[in-house]
Amino acid sequence: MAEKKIKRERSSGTKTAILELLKAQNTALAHKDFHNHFGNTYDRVTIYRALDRLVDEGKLHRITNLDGVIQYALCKECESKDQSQHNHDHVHFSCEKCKKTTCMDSIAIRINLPSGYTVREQQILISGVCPECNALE
Amino acid sequence: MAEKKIKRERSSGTKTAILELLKAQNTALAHKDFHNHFGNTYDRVTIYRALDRLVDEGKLHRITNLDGVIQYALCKECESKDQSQHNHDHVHFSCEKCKKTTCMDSIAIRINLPSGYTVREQQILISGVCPECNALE
DNA sequence: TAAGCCATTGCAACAAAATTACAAAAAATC
DNA sequence: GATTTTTTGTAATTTTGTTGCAATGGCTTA
Repeated sequence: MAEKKIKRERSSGTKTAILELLKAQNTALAHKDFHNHFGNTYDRVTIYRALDRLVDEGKLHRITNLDGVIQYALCKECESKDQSQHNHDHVHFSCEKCKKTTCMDSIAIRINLPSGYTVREQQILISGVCPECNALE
Repeated sequence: MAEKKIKRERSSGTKTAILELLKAQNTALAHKDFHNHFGNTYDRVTIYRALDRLVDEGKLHRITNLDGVIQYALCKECESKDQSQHNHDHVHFSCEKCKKTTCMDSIAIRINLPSGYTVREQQILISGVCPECNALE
């Protein structure tokens, strides 16, 4: 049985930089994006690790894009202290043109599976063209 | 506008081997799985390319797992000649324990987005524990 | 059936993305 | 301020995916 290692949460430059960048943009970002932004300030490996920790701490959630690139988005509903409330049933949208991935918090769906299945996590990703890019045509 | 290159479809050892392995197992498989199975018979690169072609030909579809690993599954409803019928609205399930990813063809959902959005592709992935693994407890 | 076209394959080289180990620096606690 | 534990940087390594090129082989057509 894999025991979850309890780590004390600690502030760090990398983590705050990541969170602030995500608050400034309002799209999900990939490791590469963070690396481009402050690759001179923080090491690649450091960014990987900080992202992992932020996910563990429940501050970020992962979105896996269709091409397999993992992006990180702020948890909003997740601010709630109650971890049992913590879920990511909302839909994610990924625009083919501007490449931005966003959380559609207003659209949350819970899919029911036949009995026998235990559901732990669900991810709905829709790709297409976002309203902004559609308007540019 | 990027014109789709028309390639004539042709039979090949790699492609038939891939399709047969997928029919034998009934789970989706990743490049690594194929490589493990017949890595001595077919080159790594050849497998990559054969998988791409099978997707182009509409015989396989891609499933992106939560960890970013892309898996390939047989298209069933897709046997239909009518390409406009070709869709992958069904739900995918990925088991945390046995690591198998399966298509749940019986559960198909079409999510509607607010006007302004163009939907091109949708992927629903649920991870948890499958009935077989749950029964083993 | 032979000729020719073009998809497929293997190999080698390359590029990109992710992981690990270890030692040094920084935060939090006492 | 000293101790503890997390965080960080560096370097090395592994894994994953891509590209170019020459050779092979499936398919069509003459």
